[in-house]
Amino acid sequence: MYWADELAAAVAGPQVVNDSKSPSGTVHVGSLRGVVLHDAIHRALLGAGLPSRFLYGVDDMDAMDSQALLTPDAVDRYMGAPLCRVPAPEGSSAANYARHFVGEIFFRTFEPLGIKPEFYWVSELYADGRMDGCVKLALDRADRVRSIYLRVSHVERSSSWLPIQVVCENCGRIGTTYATDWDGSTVAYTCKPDMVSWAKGCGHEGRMSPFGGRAKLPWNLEWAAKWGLLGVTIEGCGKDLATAGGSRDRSDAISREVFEVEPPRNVTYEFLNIGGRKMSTSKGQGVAAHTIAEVLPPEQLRFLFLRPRPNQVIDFDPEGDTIPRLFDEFDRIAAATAGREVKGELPADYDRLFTYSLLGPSPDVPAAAAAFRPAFAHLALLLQIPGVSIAERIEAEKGAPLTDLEAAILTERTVAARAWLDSYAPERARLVVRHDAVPLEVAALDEAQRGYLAALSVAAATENPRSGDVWQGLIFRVASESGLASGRAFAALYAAFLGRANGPRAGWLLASLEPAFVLDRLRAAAG
RNA sequence: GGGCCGGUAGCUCAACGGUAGAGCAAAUGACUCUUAAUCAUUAGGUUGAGGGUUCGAAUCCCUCCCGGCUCACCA
Repeated sequence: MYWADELAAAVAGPQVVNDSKSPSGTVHVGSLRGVVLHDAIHRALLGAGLPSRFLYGVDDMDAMDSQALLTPDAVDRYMGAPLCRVPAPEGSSAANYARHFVGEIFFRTFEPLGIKPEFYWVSELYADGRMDGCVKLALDRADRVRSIYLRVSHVERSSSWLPIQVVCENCGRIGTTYATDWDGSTVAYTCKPDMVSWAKGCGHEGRMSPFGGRAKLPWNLEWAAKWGLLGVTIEGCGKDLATAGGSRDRSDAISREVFEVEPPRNVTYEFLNIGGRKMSTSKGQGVAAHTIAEVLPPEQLRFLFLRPRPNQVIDFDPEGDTIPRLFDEFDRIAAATAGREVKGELPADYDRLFTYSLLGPSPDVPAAAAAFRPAFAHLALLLQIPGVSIAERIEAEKGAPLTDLEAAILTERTVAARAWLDSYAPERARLVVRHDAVPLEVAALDEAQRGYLAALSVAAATENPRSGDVWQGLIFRVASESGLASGRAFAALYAAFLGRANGPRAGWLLASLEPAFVLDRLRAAAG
């Protein structure tokens, strides 16, 4: 059974699927895996007849900790402040930085994937008092929290430490404050200049109430608090958090022992590596989510994440054959889902995989499966031949007019193929007509092939072919008259014009070039 | 040091207790119209190593070896 369906079959009753993101980091391709995975789980639950909600929380009470996201003059003022209180970048109409982030990142990368969770803002949970109960419980049971940190993670907190981060009343920072002495309604705190390396506290000392948005729980407690508050039953996390004694273990223990709520079912998911190496945001080429999204349309991107089981590493190398193969595999599975016979073995539950790769919530699977999809590599080739009408060619290959859906797929693929040719496509996928000089590869042609090129130049000079199909007919006729196998005739032409052993349909290629150049080149290559 | 994933044909991977398989690459052949195409045929393997469980192990258990990621400060 497909992994998401298996999960859905293992639970009963109404479900709440939750995912969240701190809006301080950039979204790279790897972080899309979590969202796609939660979306698939949500759809699997609905498909199994279970009521399900899909929530997505924005952790906008987190401290701004990335200088790169701020203008230099804002760094001093806002590093360490809650993201919901950092102004949006210049030119943005968003109310604050966190809102800007969601508008920019979420709507651009998640929404095209057909993912539409119910949003909530963690800052609002605090501001409207819904978190107050958990805040009080955490402070009342601070000793228990400390002992969990020690037992689960071997992290020793000072006996004065409290599980709360207050917003400094003087400078507004949250990342720099240290709170002590909970008296049941207020805590004492200091805004320390040296609390963290990335922000400088103002030195203010005071005493304040931690309720109603004036403070936030530390990460592990906040996570656990959200589970209870929102009734979360399923929430996966990346393997960085799921490690033994790590964040997830800590939050699970806090949920059980401090808030007395059973934590949600976990689905640990592996990362996405680029070419066998981890993605490096700092070195970052081809790493940002939008970069990959340019080359992979939404359905193929979902497919990439949904094909392996969650706990398997995905090694995605955008160079080489990876991208065309991904399209081919998708198309093969679409064909199989439509009931057509396909070559090779199919993954288990390929039809479920295909369904979840389509954009939700309830796609027309039979229509999508039956749709005609031009092979990606073939399309990329056609795109490089001047004067070819893509739509006409593809329609001719299908043998019937394209439906609206098919036309949309073609447009989407055309855009992706262009982006691929501009970025990741290997040299052998790129066609360059060698206008300046006869390619070196011509030297490898034999006498028969040279003779063929000469004969073709003579025939072309007298018959003056203009259109692709007339050229194509001539190419075959002269080959036949010369007693040369057509495959070798084509190889000679590709060598003469492209310096390659193969290429696009030669007739159309020659028809797209200057007639005088074609004749010159045929003669020159014939020797 | 802890955790997770992986090691199967030249390459990418499938099979997850029941005769080791596919795609690509390779070799050979076919082709007068999709040429990164299609079709046919061939070759290619002590499933990282060693033990154990089983009628039967790539698959389950144990011990190693190798590779990758990740955690141990913060979120």
